Amino acid sequence: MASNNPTSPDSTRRSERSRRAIYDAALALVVEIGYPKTTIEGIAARAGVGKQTIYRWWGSKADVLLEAFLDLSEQAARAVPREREEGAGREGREEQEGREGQESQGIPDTGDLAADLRLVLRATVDELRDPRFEAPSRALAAEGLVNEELGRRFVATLLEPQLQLYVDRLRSAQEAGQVRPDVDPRIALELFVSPLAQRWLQYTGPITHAYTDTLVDYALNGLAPR
Amino acid sequence: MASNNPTSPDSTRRSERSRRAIYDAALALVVEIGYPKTTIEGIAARAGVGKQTIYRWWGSKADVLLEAFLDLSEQAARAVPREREEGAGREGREEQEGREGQESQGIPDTGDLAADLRLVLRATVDELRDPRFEAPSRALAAEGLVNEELGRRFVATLLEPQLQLYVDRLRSAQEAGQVRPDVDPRIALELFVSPLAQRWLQYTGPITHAYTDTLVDYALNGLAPR
Amino acid sequence: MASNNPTSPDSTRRSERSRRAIYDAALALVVEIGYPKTTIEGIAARAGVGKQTIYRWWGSKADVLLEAFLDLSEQAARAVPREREEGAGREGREEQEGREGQESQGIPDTGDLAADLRLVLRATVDELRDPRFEAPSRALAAEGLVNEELGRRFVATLLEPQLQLYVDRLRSAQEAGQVRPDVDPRIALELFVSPLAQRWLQYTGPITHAYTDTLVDYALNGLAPR
Amino acid sequence: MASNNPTSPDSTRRSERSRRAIYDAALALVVEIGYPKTTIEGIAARAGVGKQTIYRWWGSKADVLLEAFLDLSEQAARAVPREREEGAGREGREEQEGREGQESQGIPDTGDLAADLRLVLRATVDELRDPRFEAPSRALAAEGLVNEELGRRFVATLLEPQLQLYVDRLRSAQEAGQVRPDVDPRIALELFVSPLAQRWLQYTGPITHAYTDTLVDYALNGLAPR
DNA sequence: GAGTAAGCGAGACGGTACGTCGTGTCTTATC
DNA sequence: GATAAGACACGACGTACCGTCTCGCTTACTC
Repeated sequence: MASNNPTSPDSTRRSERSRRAIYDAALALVVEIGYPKTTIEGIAARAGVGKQTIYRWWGSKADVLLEAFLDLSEQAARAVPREREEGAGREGREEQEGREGQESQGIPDTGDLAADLRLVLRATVDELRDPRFEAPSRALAAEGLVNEELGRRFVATLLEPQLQLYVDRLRSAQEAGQVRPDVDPRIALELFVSPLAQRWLQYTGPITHAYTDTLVDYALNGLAPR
Repeated sequence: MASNNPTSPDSTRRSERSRRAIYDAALALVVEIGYPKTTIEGIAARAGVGKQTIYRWWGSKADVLLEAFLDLSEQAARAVPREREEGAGREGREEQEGREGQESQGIPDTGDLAADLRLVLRATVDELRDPRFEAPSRALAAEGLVNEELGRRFVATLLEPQLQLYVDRLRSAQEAGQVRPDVDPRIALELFVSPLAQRWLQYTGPITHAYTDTLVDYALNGLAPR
Repeated sequence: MASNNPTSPDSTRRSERSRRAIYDAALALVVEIGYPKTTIEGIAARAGVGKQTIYRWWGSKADVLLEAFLDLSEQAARAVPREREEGAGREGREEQEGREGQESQGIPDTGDLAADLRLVLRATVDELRDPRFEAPSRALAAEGLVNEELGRRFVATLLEPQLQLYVDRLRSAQEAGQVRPDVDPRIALELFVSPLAQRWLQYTGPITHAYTDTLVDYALNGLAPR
Repeated sequence: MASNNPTSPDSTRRSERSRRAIYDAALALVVEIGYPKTTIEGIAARAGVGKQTIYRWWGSKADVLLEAFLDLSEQAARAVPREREEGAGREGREEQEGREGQESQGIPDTGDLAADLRLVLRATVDELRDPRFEAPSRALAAEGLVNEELGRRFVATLLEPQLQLYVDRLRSAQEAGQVRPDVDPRIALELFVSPLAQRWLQYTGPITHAYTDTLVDYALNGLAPR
């Protein structure tokens, strides 16, 4: 994603140790001092790494953070299946899978669309409060607003895969007759996802379980009286 | 909003000329070279103003831009009523008022909620493409994501007043029986406003009149079959 | 000294109060924080005076300080005669007049040139240690090194009048046959005055009564054996 | 002399090129526009160097100038012996060595103290008129008056070595019976050096060969009649 | 198993912008 | 009309990072 320039460095000789240290430093700094005060020099110093090692492999601090956050997400995702296996057979299964990494695990399909959405959105609300997750995503989102190239990459690699899970679930609901057949799932999901995203990103309102429940209700049943 | 610090400067002595020049320079630079490359030194130089004059009255470049954009919006709003009077009596009235400053003018109330919303959202779509408007709002939104204090000010002074117009229109529709009486208008409006906002800000999808029409349909009638 | 510009201000309306306050502030600041950190703004603030009042009457902070110091010297000189009258008739007369302001009072003439010079130089040594005197003179001397116009004014108004006293005393000694008749007193005085000045100004050596006594000896009797 | 701060930079990596360019720029600016108008930014710009490169290695513009001038003196001193060899055997030898760098070359010892001193002081008078030499020394002297630390460094590194040459010559004269055995050479030299220094630095009188000849006469033979 | 070339840590470098301070000019209101 | 107050355009301050560069050092891969 960031290499393969003309005279690109030889990635087979790349130091795994440094890469990990850079990821860790970048994420930690964004959490601790915020994105604007996080500098490449600061990341290098904290990672115990030369600046050039960063410039060799990435093009900007946003690039570094995007990869670092991607890596964090993958780690988290890889961690969940194990939990799921370990926890198999016991009560509260959905609760469990909701809490962390539900995104890449798919949305539960109990046959009751409204219930499934409420569950997933409640889990998302909880997740949005984890600063280890919040600080970097806000930072990347902010950078993306003003830097279209990065913004599109952020959406493509992080956001869209999540949204696809909603598309799948909605399509399944459509087959089950719970959603109008003429509805485009990619648009439909925005009715509940975007309001939550906006409230979170722009502080336009409080984020609670009640709120997301309401969103699901309004979106499924419509604002107009039946 | 930005003065009244301890030992604050005497605002009666303030140079109106400089303030205007700073607003103009800030907006122009954000449009021309982008927010990150816009610097306080650059604004000062372009405005023909000393740096200290900026630091005396504002705390950061985001502060400057927020006020400048606010001022721009007010100017635009003040310009519309005149246009409306001049254009009174002719066809395409709504088109006209939709194009610019429809926000502060209130949402039309023809009795047909769906039609009114479609109209307003189409006008918004058009407006979002004006770079004089787009560049500063993206910049402020981006800054607000990562700087909560500014984010809240951005929302309170720029966003919320716009949203209130939707609240009013939805309440009127409720009274007319076109919206479920148990619906909270402040949440309801997010069903169509937030998706549009997200697509625009985060490049998560194309923005067209067809898209906003669809949003209105889904939101009013719901995703579930009737 | 610094006024009478083209459109010079009307000095009859000048505020005596402000002038005194400016002198006091300038001298105090030079003593307390040093000449380089003394600023016109600082002087104005401390004197409770507008900056323009300083710029109206003086051309630079060196100008202010020069006048302030001149004023201080005159005050000191005016104070001594009174002391002398009060102390008339008692022993230790020379001691007394040596301590302060001996400069403008003339050099004692007891008939013994060597003794008189030793006395006066010892008194000067003592005076050089008073910080109220040292700080401003160093400052003015320093400024004068690098600003010829001010340097010459400094010499003409402050230094040369002092040196003239030595010229007078040496001439008197010449008449008494204690100094070679072919000697130019204006040059001769430099043999003991300049070494002391240089040691003081440039920290090239310690300044003691023994040192000045030695200077007088070497200067009068010569370095070569008799 | 100016490095070895806490967390000092690695002087082995220092750019010789930049150092030379900074010396040249500093000296040139002091000559061209004067010391007070010489700024660190100006030096950096003229040297084609980042400001930080100056701040990394020096603490102030006076520091820079002191080192630059020291370097210039050493260069000059290194240049003279070659000239002397080249010029060996021809007339006007002393004239030659007097003109430049006589200081570090030692004072001639022809056996005639008066003649040797007259020669050296005349050469010094000539040298004091070279603006490449005058501007920086005045500047450093001025700074030293008001900044004791720098003043002492100026004296120790530049002035005192010169004075030591006089001490040596006077001691030799003492051994030859041309100077009173009880005379302290370090003080004695001030009788002719300090007057010249003061006239030069403070514009207290004209500087000519006749003047320095007179100083030598007065100092050696004394003011009192024999 | 020696030679070589790349990545690496470190950090100096030429720059740009920061936010602050002081300059000298100007304007306003007060006396 | 001089004054206290202080806003203003300007320019330098000393600092922080930028992105590039050069220096040994270590670590593979090649011969």
